Amino acid sequence: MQPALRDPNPPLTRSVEDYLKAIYHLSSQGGFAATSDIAAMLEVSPPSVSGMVKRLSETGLIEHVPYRGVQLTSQGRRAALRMIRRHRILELYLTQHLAYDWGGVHAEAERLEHAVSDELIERMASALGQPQYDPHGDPIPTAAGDIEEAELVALADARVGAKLELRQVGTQDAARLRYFAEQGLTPGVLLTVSDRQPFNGPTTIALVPSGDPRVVGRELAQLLLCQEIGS
Amino acid sequence: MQPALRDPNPPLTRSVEDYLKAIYHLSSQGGFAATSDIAAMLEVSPPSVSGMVKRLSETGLIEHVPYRGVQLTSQGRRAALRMIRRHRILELYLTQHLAYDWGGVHAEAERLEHAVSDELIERMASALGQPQYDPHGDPIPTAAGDIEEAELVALADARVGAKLELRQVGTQDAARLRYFAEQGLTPGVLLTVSDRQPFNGPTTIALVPSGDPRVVGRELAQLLLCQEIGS
DNA sequence: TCTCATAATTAGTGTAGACTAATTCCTGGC
DNA sequence: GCCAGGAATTAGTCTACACTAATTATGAGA
Repeated sequence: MQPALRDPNPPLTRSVEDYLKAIYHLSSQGGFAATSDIAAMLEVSPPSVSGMVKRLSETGLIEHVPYRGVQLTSQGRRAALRMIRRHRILELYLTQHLAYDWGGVHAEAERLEHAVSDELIERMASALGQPQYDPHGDPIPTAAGDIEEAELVALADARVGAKLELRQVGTQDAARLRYFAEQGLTPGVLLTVSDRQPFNGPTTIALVPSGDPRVVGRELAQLLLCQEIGS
Repeated sequence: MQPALRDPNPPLTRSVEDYLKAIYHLSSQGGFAATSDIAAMLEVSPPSVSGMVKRLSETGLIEHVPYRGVQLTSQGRRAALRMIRRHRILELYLTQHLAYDWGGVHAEAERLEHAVSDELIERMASALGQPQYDPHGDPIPTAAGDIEEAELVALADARVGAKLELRQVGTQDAARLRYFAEQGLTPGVLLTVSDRQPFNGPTTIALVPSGDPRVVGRELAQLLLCQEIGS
């Protein structure tokens, strides 16, 4: 018998899945993810990233332009979106059904997303009623791999007078997340922008429908990603 | 700065956790688990087991008597029971809350048990009301690491006339599990032994309280582990 | 256009854990 | 008491993935 050919379609390892997710997030804005940014996001050394990048481009999951950066291929993008779906459904399930708090689910989901089966994810999705957004307001990709690309503005950049729906909170920092929750600033809330101080000053908003005012400093206002409400 | 000493208490790896569980199961009857039995249970080669055994005994999780076998130390036993608690709570949670069927949970729990946090396990245990038995009727160790050691007889060995509670089903084979479920033979049911044919023949039982009869061949009767009911 | 700081890559190691092939130990049967 | 066959172990490889140290490419400013 021959010495067993390598499996042409091995399942992805944990590491590979993490790299793909990181690259997805980093290249969602600009076209390329830089080696050093990937290294920082995953807390590994840049040479480790170079090594993994080589392996991933050999297996066709990413496109590598030396000294420039990497991009996902459509195959890589599919795999990344699958992980993101898993992550977001897990976060939602844990908060809704097991009383996890908004700030504490991330680490748990981060480990589970590599271990759950597709079947379990779909059962959770059913139990949740096929949700479209996770607890942070981020859109959940469909099982087929489609994801809604929302046009979001940071609160810090929204025009005074605009009516907005808070859609995403752009941080995983537990302290900031808790603070936002205390202030009633969770995804889904409606608000209007009532004022902004000059020279990078704070933004004042009014919650809808209560009318309660909130003053949000620039740093935090940049984390609150909102969608403008038509009419 | 010094070249960073090795972490004296590294978290256990997936493999290590699997070996400890296997050794626990294999040594629960006789005192020692044999290399080849561990290899068969984990589907790895005997030399792989030898290698792992060396590492595990160096870290104090097992006791190795060369050419004899291995036993868990109290530290190893604690770690093994922790995994078994995780596994059994996961199986129960998946069947109760996510509509998994009795035969299909094992593989899912097998992967998840390595990824969940202690916190999640305890939340699931709470959601289940601090259960004592898993869907197969196996006792769930406590968080402190205690486990009930039941005195169980295989149905095949029970004396005619005995009144029994079915407590465990000693297989993970999905087809057999499904068959037992169809026959109403699930953990918790009560039954009396009405007859046994000689020469390793089948055992006839009556379900309690319905009185429905069942005839169980020897092979299957050995898998049905029962506890004798007093009085 | 040249230079230099920074980013990226290569070179070389280490560890966990699997494998096959070769060897050694134990024990049951004669 | 010896010996064969099976169980266990050692020897030697391989892969994935991390690391540090050394090297090279890139692009911004003088």
